[in-house]
Amino acid sequence: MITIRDVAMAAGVSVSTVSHALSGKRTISEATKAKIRNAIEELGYEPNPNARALRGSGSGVIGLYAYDITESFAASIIKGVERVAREKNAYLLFTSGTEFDENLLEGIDFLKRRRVDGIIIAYGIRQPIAEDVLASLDARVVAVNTSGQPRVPSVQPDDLGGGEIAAGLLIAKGSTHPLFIGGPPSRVASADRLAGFAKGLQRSGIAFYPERQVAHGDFTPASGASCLDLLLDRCPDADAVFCANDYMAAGAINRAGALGISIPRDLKVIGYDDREFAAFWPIPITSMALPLEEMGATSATMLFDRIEGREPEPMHLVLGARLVERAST
Amino acid sequence: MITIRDVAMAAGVSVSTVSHALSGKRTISEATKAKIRNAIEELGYEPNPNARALRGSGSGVIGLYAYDITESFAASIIKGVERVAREKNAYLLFTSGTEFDENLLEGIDFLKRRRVDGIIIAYGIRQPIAEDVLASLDARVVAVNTSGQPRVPSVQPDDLGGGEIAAGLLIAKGSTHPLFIGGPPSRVASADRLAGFAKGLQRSGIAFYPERQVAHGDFTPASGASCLDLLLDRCPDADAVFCANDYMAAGAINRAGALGISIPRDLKVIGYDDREFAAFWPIPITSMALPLEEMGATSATMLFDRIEGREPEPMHLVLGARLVERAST
DNA sequence: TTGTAAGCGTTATCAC
DNA sequence: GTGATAACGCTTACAA
Repeated sequence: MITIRDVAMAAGVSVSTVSHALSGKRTISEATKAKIRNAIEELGYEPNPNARALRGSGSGVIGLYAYDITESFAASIIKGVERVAREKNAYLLFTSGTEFDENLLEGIDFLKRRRVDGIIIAYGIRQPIAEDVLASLDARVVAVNTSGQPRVPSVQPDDLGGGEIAAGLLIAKGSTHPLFIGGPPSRVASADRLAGFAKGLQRSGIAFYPERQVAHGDFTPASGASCLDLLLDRCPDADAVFCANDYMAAGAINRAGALGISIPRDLKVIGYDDREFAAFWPIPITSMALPLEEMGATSATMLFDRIEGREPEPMHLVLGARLVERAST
Repeated sequence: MITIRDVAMAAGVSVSTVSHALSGKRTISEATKAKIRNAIEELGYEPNPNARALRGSGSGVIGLYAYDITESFAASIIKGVERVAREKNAYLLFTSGTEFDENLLEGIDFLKRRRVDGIIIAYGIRQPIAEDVLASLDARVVAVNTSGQPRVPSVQPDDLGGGEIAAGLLIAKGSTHPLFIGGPPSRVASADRLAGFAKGLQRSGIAFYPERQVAHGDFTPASGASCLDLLLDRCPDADAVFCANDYMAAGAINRAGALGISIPRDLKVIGYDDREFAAFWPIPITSMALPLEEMGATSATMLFDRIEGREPEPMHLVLGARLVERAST
């Protein structure tokens, strides 16, 4: 292993000169700079990050806790995080919740033990940060997919706005009796998407009676199908359905097909999340794409702000969803 | 920051005693052990991993290079790797190819600079390790999803065996005129699946003429559809089709539906990879599930073998695929 | 069974 | 502009 001393020897200067040449923290004559560059090149010197971290000034590693990497959302978020980390020349230490039985506190602790410079917590489903977790977090943490809470900077998708956009599209397509198929009412994303949808309809003066036109499934295709049955029973004159995710939209489309309902002529369907399969479903599904990579990248930027002593501005960022129109509408 | 010295002070012993108590590398009296435990507990001491890494004996971090984390295969492989890493109390430094313009050499270098104890390379699509890469790799590397090459331990899925299983299933279901829709012929996975399929058919004495019964798409749903058209044209009496991946199977099923062909009655369809959507496709798709998590876990085990100075046994592991039967057959 | 002390490779504080 | 040198927190001979 080749060290800074070797470089100093080869260049005929002292270690401190080499160190300073590397960091640029003091003025070095062009001549010595060149000698040092040559020596480094020749020897193939690479500074030892462990020694650097030991001496002080951060380790150049950030920790990422993702609830379930297997969930495709996590992957896209990580991709965004990594992009920014690369720009900052930082490394990404990865941990997933599944390995800690979803015990976030323990996972965070694991990362802290490694002396990471900061931590990004990517929640699998939108939720507030638990009290005990909140208490244990210090300044170098950013949360993704949570609600804006004091102290911890956060990035979240604009589910409310997404719902509104969906409403706008259906209205533009001529719908006057739209339905909504949601996930469990307790799920923030589903609730927000519904709220935005209702708001969008109201603004255009479209009547919307949640007690009749809304049903709640469990985000699975099967529940999308059964909810559609239920709703069509209650509202035979329905002409569109907004589903809180693509799985339920897929199920609803299947069901409609089985019932002989023509899509999009008789029923327009719009999903959410823009899952991969939406693009090539037998009837390709119009959907709302989440700004996942952007969420990851933004959270990383915020984290580096904090690491470098700046306050992220704003502290809580809400990123818009993007409408992807396909055959189902 | 609380150090080993603080613990030593508090416990009234020397630092080396504390160090040895922690590592268990020499016998310490129960009494002092207890004192040390108490001090650690009380002070909340956590050993500094950077100092440890600096002094010697590994950093406790392994690097994982995945071509594209956004590809769902990568996520499952990572999950397997992480499980084993946790058992070994090691950390995972993550890097994806997309951040290095798929320049594997550069990505590997990035990880090496961080002084990781070892590296797992997870290829996105099955391929041999490039010559230049091979040359740059040292002993502490394991490759996933490649072919068995000397020097570098590897883990790969048994695409050949998977093809045979697919043939066996179709035969069991009474097929006598099966078709094959492959990806680009140059793709190892597709070629192996076809070879296994042909082998399985031959063993049961089913006639199979590749020049007529095989078509090559590009792994997309659209190509699955067009290949089916082509093949049905050539073989109107076909009663089954094995597709080299689920995307093409999905496209083929769509197309068959449009042509009024009843699945599975008139045409049995089997895909490969067991993608998420296969389970809830309008006609759920029979598929071959890849042993992804197992591949990840095994590669990690092999890597730790090497790190700890043992030779992995065997050097090249081929893991079987699992048949998942659904409505399409 | 325990303690002393010499590094590991850097950076930063002095001094020149 | 440049050099010594003392830390950083830990492990591990070597002594006792």
